[in-house]
Amino acid sequence: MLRTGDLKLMQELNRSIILNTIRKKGPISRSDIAKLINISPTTVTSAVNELINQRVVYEDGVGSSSGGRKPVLLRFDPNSRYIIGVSISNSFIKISEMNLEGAIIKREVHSTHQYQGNEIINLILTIIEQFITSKDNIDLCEGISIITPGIVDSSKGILSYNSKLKLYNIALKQIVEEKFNIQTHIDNDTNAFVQAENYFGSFSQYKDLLYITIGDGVGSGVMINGKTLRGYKGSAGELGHTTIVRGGLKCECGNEGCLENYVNWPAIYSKIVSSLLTRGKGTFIHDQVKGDLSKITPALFVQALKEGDVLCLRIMDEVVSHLSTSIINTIHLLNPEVIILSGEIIQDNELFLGAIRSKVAQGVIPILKEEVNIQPTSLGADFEMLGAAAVILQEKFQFVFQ
Amino acid sequence: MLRTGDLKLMQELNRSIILNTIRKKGPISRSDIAKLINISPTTVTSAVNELINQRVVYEDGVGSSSGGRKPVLLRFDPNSRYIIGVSISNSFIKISEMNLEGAIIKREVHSTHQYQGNEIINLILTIIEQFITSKDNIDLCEGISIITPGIVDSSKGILSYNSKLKLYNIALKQIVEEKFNIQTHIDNDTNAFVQAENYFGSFSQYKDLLYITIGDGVGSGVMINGKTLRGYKGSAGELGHTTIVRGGLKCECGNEGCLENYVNWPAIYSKIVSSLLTRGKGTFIHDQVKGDLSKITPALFVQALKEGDVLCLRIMDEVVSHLSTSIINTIHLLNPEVIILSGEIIQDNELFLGAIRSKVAQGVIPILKEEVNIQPTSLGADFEMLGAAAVILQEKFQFVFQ
DNA sequence: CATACTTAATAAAGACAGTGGAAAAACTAA
DNA sequence: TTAGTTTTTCCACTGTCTTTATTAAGTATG
Repeated sequence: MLRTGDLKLMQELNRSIILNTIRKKGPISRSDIAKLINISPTTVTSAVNELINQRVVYEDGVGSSSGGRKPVLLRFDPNSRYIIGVSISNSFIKISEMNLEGAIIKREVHSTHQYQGNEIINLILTIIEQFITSKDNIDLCEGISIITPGIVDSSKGILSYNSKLKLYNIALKQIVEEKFNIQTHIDNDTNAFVQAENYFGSFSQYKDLLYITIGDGVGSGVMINGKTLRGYKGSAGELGHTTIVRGGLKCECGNEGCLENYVNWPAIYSKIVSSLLTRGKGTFIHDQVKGDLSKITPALFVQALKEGDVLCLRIMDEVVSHLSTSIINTIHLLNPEVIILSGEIIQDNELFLGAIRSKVAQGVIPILKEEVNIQPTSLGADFEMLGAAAVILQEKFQFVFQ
Repeated sequence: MLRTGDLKLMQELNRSIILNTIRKKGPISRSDIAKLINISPTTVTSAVNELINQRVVYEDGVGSSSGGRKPVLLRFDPNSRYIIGVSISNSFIKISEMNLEGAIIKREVHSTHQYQGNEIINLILTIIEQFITSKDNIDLCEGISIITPGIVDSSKGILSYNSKLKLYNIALKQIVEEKFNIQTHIDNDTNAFVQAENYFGSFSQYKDLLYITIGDGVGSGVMINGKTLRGYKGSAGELGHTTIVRGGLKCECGNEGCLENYVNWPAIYSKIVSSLLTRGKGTFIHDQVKGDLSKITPALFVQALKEGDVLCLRIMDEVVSHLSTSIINTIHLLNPEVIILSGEIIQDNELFLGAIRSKVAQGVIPILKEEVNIQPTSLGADFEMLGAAAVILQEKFQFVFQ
């Protein structure tokens, strides 16, 4: 139900704004906060006192004077509390303790042992239990954040659908919360990644983002007006299952000509293999592989492109052509401020980015041409953990009314 | 900039909630409002006093007693103020005075005289001037709302792009506000229609809507989380210019295989014509047209479908096939709660709706099949004016913090 | 180095919106 | 007529923000 206004709401709102100001603009003085957000210095003082009491903010020296008393500088303390992030993928369960800036304090990686269904759930619970039993400061845990591929209804905390792990309609949030008595959040992985790009990455100035990751499939996350788009039942963002070829390949999702069937590593891999078999003698990739197909990796593909391997360049053009169709469609439908690409074949691959940029620019409505902004991911190797952290921190630090 | 919390914000918020409660739930007593929104009766009394002072709410008799004092019933007064709506299309400029429920009090329709560019702007200004000069209660005007096809940056009040009328980067909001000194809002027409479906129509319980209108082109509007999606520069919602046929027809937008080229009335019309020329003897539509091509109208097309005309049925199937590709893509990307179709060929056309529903159900990810909800527009003939009203009323009655 | 001027932070007083309890108003039921 | 109920309002109170000092801690300058 709608929240009505009372003094408590007022205070919560102001404290949240002040804390976020310190977090984003710190080190900053009380006086500067007051000027910046246009609030009385008195209010800042009392709010900061409370935040210091909660150990989430601390005083850190003084700034330089501009003709009067030196300002006391305030900083956000990212180590005042911690988060537990859990990333479930098809082969691994990663778990880590992070501070409030997403810095990893402790981490573990476990195999899924190809478990499925209930076994996976039990495995997750065991892993979490072992991870936290040693901790004596469990009261400082801000929450557990679990991310997974598939369809997740994050508001209800239900993992609705993950076909690879055979998980259907699991009330995972409830299960974890009841077992460990720690606030838990569950979300789709790509939704988490787009949040992380916005929260931790170099895209914090944008509010409308499209994130596309290319791996075994094509995943995507959409942020609109600063909020991750979840759709009616939490299944928004399935760009990989939008049709780009009418009457095209039948997809296991039931649809036809889905982007995912044309743009993913297995598709690229098999194109390379079949090209190598039919021709390609003398090309860079042919010389590198020397008949050992296991040497064909995304990294080698990227390297081949850099070496000007015509065979791989041709394959890249096909991929670019398909992907750009989807990107253009999404621009026309949503017009995001930035489109972020990730995945091994995009990693360190300016050639691919340049090709996508020019292909998209060709097809987009002319008035939008100047605005198209396609960038590689700004998250590093720990993007999964950053994703988990981002969804929980976003929730903690973003004051919401409804 | 972010708004901080003070007593004024608190009061504004509560008054807005109370007014909306009366508007939506009225007639309702002060006491029931207090219970419904969980606020103290005292606060309701003082807020209602102010709203009655502003004439936006009035007392309307008493309700029945449930064992004590009879409640005084409060109603929203839709006639306390009025709105001026202006709809600009390729051939007509419609202007009307509406009350706060979108009921039309006075209306005019003007031809655009095929004017373009500056001439159109001057014509609009003249039409508005003549429409309001006679009014002596201009202080009761809540605002002017202008809607138009094309790309509109509604936050800046700029009409960025309307190729048919040759309007580019017109600061229309500013122009109108400076001339008439009345708060003015400008928005894209389909964005306004989706708002109207949500505000006036039968889709008020939904917060994620996709609106598609089929006419000379394909227009669309997207509402996410109760807010119209405008995109970075106000050009979101161009579903008509998303590719559904790779390597398909070159579109004037620069893209290829755009939905709009396969699904619109001119395309259907020319298919009917060419079918009639090659075959079709003895079919319903052939007998009705009798060689007079001007008799081929959307209404006749719909009638022919009802009569089981095989020629038209085949054309419908093609249209349905193309349209459903786009709808499936949008469901997978955005997963709206409801998809609303409008346009003459959808009007009173259950056959078409049924065909779309079953085609979409076939292609959509199985887990979403049950959730797909495709409905015809709930707005009547005055949808343009309702659209104009909706955008301005939404702004007035929806309390926003940022 | 004393004095005047700045700037930062805090304290005290004041303003004001919402709350809770009491009272008034208006009704029902017996 | 009386007791009980429901609606509405009045009034004192609470609590948060703001304004207006006040204190603290600096700089600039003759």
